[in-house]
Amino acid sequence: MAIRSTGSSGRVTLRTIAQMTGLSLSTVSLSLRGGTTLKQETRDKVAEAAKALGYVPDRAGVRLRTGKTNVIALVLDGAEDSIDFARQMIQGIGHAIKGTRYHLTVIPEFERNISGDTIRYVLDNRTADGVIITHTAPRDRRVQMMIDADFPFVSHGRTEFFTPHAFHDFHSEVFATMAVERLASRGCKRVMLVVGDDTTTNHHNIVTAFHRATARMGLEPRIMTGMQYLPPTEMRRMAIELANEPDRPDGIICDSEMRTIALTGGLMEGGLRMGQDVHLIYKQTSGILPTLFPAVDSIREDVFAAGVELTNLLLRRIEGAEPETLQTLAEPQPQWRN
Amino acid sequence: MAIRSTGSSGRVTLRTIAQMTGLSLSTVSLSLRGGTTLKQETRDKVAEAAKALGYVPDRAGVRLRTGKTNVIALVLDGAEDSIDFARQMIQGIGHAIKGTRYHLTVIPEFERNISGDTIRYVLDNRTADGVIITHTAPRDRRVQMMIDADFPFVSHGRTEFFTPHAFHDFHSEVFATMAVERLASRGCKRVMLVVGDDTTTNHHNIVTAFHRATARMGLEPRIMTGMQYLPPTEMRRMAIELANEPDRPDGIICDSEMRTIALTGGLMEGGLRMGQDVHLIYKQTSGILPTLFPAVDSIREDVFAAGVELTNLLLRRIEGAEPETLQTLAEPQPQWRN
DNA sequence: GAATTAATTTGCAACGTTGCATATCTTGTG
DNA sequence: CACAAGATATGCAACGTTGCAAATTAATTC
Repeated sequence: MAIRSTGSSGRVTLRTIAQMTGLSLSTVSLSLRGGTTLKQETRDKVAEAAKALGYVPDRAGVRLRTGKTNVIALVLDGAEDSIDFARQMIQGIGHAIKGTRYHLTVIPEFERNISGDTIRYVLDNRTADGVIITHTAPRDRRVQMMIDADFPFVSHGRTEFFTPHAFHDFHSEVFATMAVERLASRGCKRVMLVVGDDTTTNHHNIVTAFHRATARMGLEPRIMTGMQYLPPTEMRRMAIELANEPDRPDGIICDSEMRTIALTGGLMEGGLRMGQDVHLIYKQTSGILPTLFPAVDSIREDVFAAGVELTNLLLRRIEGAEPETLQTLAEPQPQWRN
Repeated sequence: MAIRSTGSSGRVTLRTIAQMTGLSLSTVSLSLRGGTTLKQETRDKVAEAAKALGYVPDRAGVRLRTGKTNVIALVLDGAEDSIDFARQMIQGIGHAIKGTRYHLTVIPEFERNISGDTIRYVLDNRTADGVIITHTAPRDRRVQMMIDADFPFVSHGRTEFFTPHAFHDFHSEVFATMAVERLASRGCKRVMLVVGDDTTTNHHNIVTAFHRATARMGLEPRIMTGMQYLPPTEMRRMAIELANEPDRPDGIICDSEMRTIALTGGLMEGGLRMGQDVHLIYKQTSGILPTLFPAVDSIREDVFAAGVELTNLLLRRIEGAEPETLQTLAEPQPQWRN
């Protein structure tokens, strides 16, 4: 029982508890981690002391010894497409890790194609126990890297990889189908899909489902795509032109809230009355558009819930669950306004 | 020169470099931290090896030994007032720490009054080297705690404390004054200030400046305040009523983008034409409203820049700079639309 | 009551780093 | 050429934790 000098610094460590209880460091450590070989009496004594002293294991100590960081990292895409996405995602993650040992570190990403470096860094330096990525591409490099390294991660979005991995995704196919059907039921004939970032798996899923649905319903489809870098003002200008086309669409589906706003602004300025001359359905993630235009139909993606789910999946993955058991889809929530 | 077994694991540590160069652990460590007592030749040798091997100091090791976490924490308020606030703030911080050793951890906050616990946790467990807080109150408990603990932090917002502390703030007084003057120049007579969270220092500053400016310009002031918990739909409803009041204001100033949206929606539904029947000026933080209503005046707060500045101040504070030298204001950027 | 066996507890080393006190090597001096 | 004085380099201990081998204590058997 050779316990070193008191240390006497403020911090409560295993040693403090050891001294308090007269037990050895190892015993205290073991006990706190629920060592079943210990006498019940000692376990109680340790637990009690730990509680009384407010002991919290030192992260650096644990991390150094075990390699466990108790950190999950969110790679945050810079895009502004889904308004309020970052905030809700973070709140969701925060909600899910509340009460656990985990902390959240956020790695903001500026350019999309730089992502590889970010992941490489995390992988090389074991700077987190798991990673959450968003805006996943069909053959996402980041996903490939983490699969190869057998590193725990979960993606917001699916991929085309053969090896299964954990993901949670918005069910875009259902979104597109629902939207087309709704427009058809409103009597629309010429429906247009305005869809952004074409590098994303989601993009592909939406387009495919859109084609299928319009064909089935006998509608005339039209697609406006690949405009992830188009500034909103440009988008708005295009919408004004669109409003004046002779054969303009009478139904529009938009998967980005930001673009929906530009679109709406432009169409209205072009003289169209929303919900009369033209019907619009958009993917809603924030409370903004409903506040402004309560009458416009939308289909909601609950980003907060996605954050919670992604985190839960990731934590299970970190604990060793098989990837194929960690794949979920979120059902789109139609918000028909009348 | 007793270097232990190779370890041979993948990770590059000081020991790897020591073995490579034939120097001792201490020498390598010292050299990497710029020990001037070392021969130039050795320093070069070490630097070279470190670079070749891609050495990155182990965070856990450093943290355990020195107590330095190389982490800054952002306490993220749950409010949705300023649209896109979280994302831009995080991007700003990310931009500022790029190239440094620092990581960003985000601590989402759900209830405002719980904040104390969050800070207490960080303080007790030394879980970051410094903290950024937002939505600061005049006698903010969190600020008090960190001042008392002499812990590095910076607040987005000022306080009334006597002891100086680092802050960066939007110059709300100028905002209010500018806005009032602009409305006056547009011929407005009855101006109303719609302002949210009354727990905030900002709130106080705006209200004071508003009163002063309206008095000076001979305008009839009116204030709608303390509506931080009013849901947007309610706000919208109030705006409709407002539009129908006989003595309704002909100029409105709003400090929250979210409320501006509710307000605009309601006023328009109430039959008013923006920019004609009523003039509006709002504090703009996102690209949303300009996209939708390019003709509405606003005054911009650059949240990204705020994130950068807050971080720079914090890093200087962590390095020991005096708080009184770390206090800056951001000038409001008027965006007059015609 | 001695010898086993089972039940508890503990010492030691290690994770990667740094700071200090000491050791080793060069020079220059008398 | 012995020796002090600088110039360089190193060993050691410690930060807080955990896992394992080994030690101690208690219970059982004959």
